[in-house]
Amino acid sequence: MPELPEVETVRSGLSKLIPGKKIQAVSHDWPKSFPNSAADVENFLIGATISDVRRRAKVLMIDLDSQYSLVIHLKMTGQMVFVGEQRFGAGHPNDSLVQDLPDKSTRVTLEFTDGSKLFFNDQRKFGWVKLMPTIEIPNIDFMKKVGPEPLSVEFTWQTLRDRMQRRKNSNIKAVLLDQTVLAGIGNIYADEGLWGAKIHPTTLVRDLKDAQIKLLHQELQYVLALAIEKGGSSNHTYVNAEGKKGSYMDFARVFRREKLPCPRCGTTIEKSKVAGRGTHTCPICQAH
DNA sequence: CACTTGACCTGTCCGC
DNA sequence: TGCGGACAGGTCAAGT
Repeated sequence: MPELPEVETVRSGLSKLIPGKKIQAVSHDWPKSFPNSAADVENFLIGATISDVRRRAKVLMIDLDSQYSLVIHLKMTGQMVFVGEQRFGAGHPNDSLVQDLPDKSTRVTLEFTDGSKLFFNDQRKFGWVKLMPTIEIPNIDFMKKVGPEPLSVEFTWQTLRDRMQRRKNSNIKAVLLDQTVLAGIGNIYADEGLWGAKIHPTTLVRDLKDAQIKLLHQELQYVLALAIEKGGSSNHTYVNAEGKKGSYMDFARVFRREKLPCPRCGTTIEKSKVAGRGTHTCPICQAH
């Protein structure tokens, strides 16, 4: 899925496109993707106007003037794509989208009163769009437990060090992926940040020196900010709110670069499995 | 509690 | 060409 930079790219795109739009109709084809009662939909979604688009960790929130919000998790393959202009068909020079919508991955369609539409697409059906009172969002278990935003001013290297201590017997990669330690890191930016800090993903947290944690903190902020600037990373499933791909993968140093040279030392990058996830490392730069 | 593994889904790729 | 298995940017419920 989209990690923090991808979700932030979607948020910023949507925030320019949908506030002020009034919802006229909604359709959905998979209950787990849209687990909301017909009564709530009728009373708090249909006829409501979008007031704001926010993000916390990897969660998107579309606030409505009904005091309800759509809380959205894209998980592995979710997309939020807005279609507002006349369609010419994917691939047509006048069409910016890379896909025709809706398609077989479309789970939820919101139709606005001006005829524009917002599609929630999700090939693997792990993601969801939940309608709930805006004021209840902070009470969701995930929101109560999730760690600090890594690009916030209060996220210092000491904060990272202290929050990781609870999991000092785990490997650093598993801990970076733990959303209760810090928010928003996933498989791509864990690998990229660890390469930047020259730390092997299987290193136990208890063995990390302060200098390494300080560098890791700096590298995580660097890759996340760079990725946001580049519009996120794209595989075949990720697109932004306008249906366009991000370009961070052009800048990736290790992620999905197995068998290619390390940009720092030229050694062939290896792929292994750490914390149950495909993991990319330079065996020299990130030696134990 | 901390930690690991499997489950949730569909689609694609790779080896036989 | 078909088939089986591994794998894909996440999280949660179980198990030890």
